[in-house]
Amino acid sequence: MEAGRLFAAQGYDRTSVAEVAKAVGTSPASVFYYFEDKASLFRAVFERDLPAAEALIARHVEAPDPVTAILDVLDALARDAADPSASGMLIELLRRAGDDPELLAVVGRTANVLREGLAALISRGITEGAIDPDLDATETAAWLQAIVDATYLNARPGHSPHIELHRTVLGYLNPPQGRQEEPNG
Amino acid sequence: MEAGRLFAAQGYDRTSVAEVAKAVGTSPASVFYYFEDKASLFRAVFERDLPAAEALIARHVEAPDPVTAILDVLDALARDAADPSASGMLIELLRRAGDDPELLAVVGRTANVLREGLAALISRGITEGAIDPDLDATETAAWLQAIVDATYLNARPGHSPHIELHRTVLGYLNPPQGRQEEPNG
DNA sequence: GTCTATACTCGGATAGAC
DNA sequence: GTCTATCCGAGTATAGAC
Repeated sequence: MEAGRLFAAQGYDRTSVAEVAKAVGTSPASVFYYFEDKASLFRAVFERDLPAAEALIARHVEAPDPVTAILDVLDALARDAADPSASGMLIELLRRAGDDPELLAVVGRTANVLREGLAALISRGITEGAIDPDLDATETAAWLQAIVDATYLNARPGHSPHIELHRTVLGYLNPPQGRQEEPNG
Repeated sequence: MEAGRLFAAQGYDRTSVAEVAKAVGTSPASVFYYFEDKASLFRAVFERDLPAAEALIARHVEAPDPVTAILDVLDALARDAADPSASGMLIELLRRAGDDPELLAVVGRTANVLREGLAALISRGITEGAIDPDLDATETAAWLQAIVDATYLNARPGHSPHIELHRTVLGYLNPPQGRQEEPNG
């Protein structure tokens, strides 16, 4: 999707359909033949995220160690955070989601899949004694998603967010004394 | 600043100068008499943030307990995070900063003041043994700022991020075993 | 200093030929 | 299905009266 790069680099409003058409080697009219309007062209960029999110969760939900699985999922979500244009895309997404209810629904579905998957892993971590039982699984999952967003905001070329991300997540999930070796009596 | 509310609610591009003029009870021409162009009108909203940031840091930099001071500063910065329009404003800011170098400079100065203030508190916390000495003060300060920004992006009306924020920061800063009572031999 | 009126540009979307 | 040509609205910024 070439349009995605342009939207990320320049923003939605400052990227004309003519520009996108040119980048793809066609005319504006042809773009409007395939997409109802400019908004739906933008949405298309995010529609591929849902199956990717489902696959990601499916790949980790049965992992032996839930905490490791959580870190792996978050790493995957933060993978693009080193790319500064990915940060631009996140911002455009947040911005457009307020104006385009259909876009909100699209990204909402993806976010729900991720949140529920993470929440399931958190619940299991609590059961196994590796995660503080005082935490609410769903609320915590939402917070971890926000932390991933923070890695995008902190994006600097060449700087990998993995270290901060891991330390942050482990520090947040761990039971008070950092103790995690006693499932139950 | 009435313009700020409109920019926050609708975004920069979707807010016309005519709209701002109407809200203030004047004409577009008068707005352009006081502001060079639309971009400088937007910048004006953020110019007041620098003195506020300086005052905030000055108020806490000498506090007896650096970790408490850090939490207080971050709480102040995250105070508006429950207000969805503040979230909109941050998004517009991030978005516009990429297009307007002068705006980038304006907010850069404010961010630097905050980062340096936080870094000073972190350094002191390390010296006093309350914060993990393996952390780099400046990098950590930048990361904490990113986490605060993330609380804005994740804003839900009525939900204050204080609890998550505190737990996250304490979990991140604490020395490995949660031990913090031995400054040095 | 503030207004009305408007010049000018740009971009989304469409018409209609091929 | 893809093109060229174009309509149309919107919005920044300015001219010039008062």
